[in-house]
Amino acid sequence: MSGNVQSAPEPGIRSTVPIRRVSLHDEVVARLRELVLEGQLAPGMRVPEKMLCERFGVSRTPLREALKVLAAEGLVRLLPNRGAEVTRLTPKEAEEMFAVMAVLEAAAGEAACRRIRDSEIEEIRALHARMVERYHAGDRPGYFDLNQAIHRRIVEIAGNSVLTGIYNSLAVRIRRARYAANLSPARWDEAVREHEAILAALVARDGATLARLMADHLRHKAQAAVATLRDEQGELS
Amino acid sequence: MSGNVQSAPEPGIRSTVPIRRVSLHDEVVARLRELVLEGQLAPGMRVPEKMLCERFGVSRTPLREALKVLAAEGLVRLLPNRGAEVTRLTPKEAEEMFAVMAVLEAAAGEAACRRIRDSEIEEIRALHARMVERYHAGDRPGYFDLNQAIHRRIVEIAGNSVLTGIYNSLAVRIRRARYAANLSPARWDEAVREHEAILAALVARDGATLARLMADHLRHKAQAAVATLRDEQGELS
DNA sequence: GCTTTTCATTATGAATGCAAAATGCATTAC
DNA sequence: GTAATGCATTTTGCATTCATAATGAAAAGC
Repeated sequence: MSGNVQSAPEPGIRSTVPIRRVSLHDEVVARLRELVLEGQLAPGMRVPEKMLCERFGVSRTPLREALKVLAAEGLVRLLPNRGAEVTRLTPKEAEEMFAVMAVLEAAAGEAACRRIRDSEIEEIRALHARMVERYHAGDRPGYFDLNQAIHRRIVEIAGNSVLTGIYNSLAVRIRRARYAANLSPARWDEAVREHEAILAALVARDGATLARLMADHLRHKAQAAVATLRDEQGELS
Repeated sequence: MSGNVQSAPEPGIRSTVPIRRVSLHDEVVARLRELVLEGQLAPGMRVPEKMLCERFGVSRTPLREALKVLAAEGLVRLLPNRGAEVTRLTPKEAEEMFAVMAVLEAAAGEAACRRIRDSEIEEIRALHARMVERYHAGDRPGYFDLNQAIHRRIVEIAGNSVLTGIYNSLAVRIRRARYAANLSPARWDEAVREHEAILAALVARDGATLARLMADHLRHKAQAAVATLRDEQGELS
C-alpha cells in the first residue's frame, strides 16, 4: 500500500510527481560535499566520523557510505584504519584539471555551435549581460556565479551528457581554488573581454573560433587559479 | 605493536613497502567491478545484496559501501528501497563516451609529443609491433589488449594525472561494449593502418597531426562500437 | 634527562539486528 | 474468469554492536 496515486494509469495525470523521498545516504553525501566545498572541512584536515555523525544526527553507516562516495569523487582520501582526510588541491593538480577543462570546454563550444538554438543564444546573451552588469558593480561573487553559469550552459547545450557529467565533477572539485577572490582588476577586465568574444563566436556559430577562445580563456583562468593556490600554500609553510 | 618494521627510520630502507593490507571494502569494489565488466552481472540486471554477500562471503555493510562507489562510477544505478541494477550501456551513451575520449586522446597525443622520451617511443614501438603480430595471427583478444595498452600508455606519457584518471574511468565503462568482438576484416585492417600513422606521428613528435589522427581513429572505433551495441539491443527487443 | 615500552583509551572496519518498504501469492469480490 | 485486495515473506535502510588497529600517556629502562 504505497499510498501513492499510481492506481490511475490513465494519461494526463503524470503531473503527480513521485513524492520526494531522499535516502539518508544521498542527503549525507550532498551535505558532506557542501562542507568540503565551503571549506568548513579544511583541506588536509582529518575527518573524524564521530563528529560528523553528531553534526548530521545520523549513525555511522550512512556517513561511511557517503565518505566512500566522496573518496571516489576525489574530495577526500581514505586512510586505512585512520579514517578520511580532505584532499588538498595542489597547484599541480589544479593546473591539470584546468588543462582538461580547457579541452572539454573547447570541444563543448564547437559542438554547441552546431546545435545551439536561437532561444538558447538569447539565454546566454542574457546571462552575459547580467554578468557584465555584476562586473561594473564590482560584485565578485555575483560575477563569478554568472560566469560559471555561462560556461556550464554552453557545455550543456553541446548535448553530450557524459561530457556534461565529467565537466561538472571537475568544476566541483576546482571550485575550492577560489581564484575569483583575488582577481586583479586588469585580469578581470580582460576576462570580460574574452567573454565578449566568446559570445560573439557563439552568436556567429563559429565553432572553430569558439573552441580556440574558450581554451585560451581557460588557460588564463588557470594561471590566476594556480597563482592563488601557490599563495595559499605559501602562507601555510 | 604494529608488527611493522617502522622502528628503523634511517634512510635506505624505504624499499620496505608498507605491507599489503587491503580493506575488505576495496576488495569488494574491485571484484564487483570485475563482475560487471565481465558481464557476469548482465546489464539491466537487478543486483540483490544477499546473493553478492554470499558470493563474496562478506556481510552487507562493505558490500553496500561498494555499491555506492560503483554507482558513483556509473556502473550501477541505485533504486531507492529496491537495491541496485547494472546500468545498461546505451548506444547513445557509448557514442557520447567515445566523443569525449576522442577529445581527451587528441589532447593527450599532443601533450605526449612534447614530453615523450626516446625510450618511451621505443616502448610504444614495441607494443605496436606486438599488436601487429597479433593482428597477423588473427588473435582478436591479444590485439585488443595491446591496442588498449598503446592508447593508455600515450595518455600516461602526456603526464596529466587528472586526464589519465578520467580517461581510465571512461575506458573501464566502455569496455562493456566489446566492440572488438565483431570487428570486420576491412575495419581491422584499417585500424592497424591508422595505428601505423599514429606511431609515425609520435616518432616525428608531430603533435598536431597525432591529435587529428587519434581523434579520427577514435571516431571510427566509436562507429564499430555503436553498431555492435545496436545489434545487441536489437537481439533483446 | 631522554628514549623506549607498556597499557588504557579511542576510533575504525565489519557484522548483526531491527523497522520499514517492496514483492509475491492467495483469497475475495465482482 | 478477471481484477483487486489483504497478508506473509523477502529485501532494503539504518542503527547498534563487536573486534581490531591506532593513538596518547604513564612507567620503566638506559
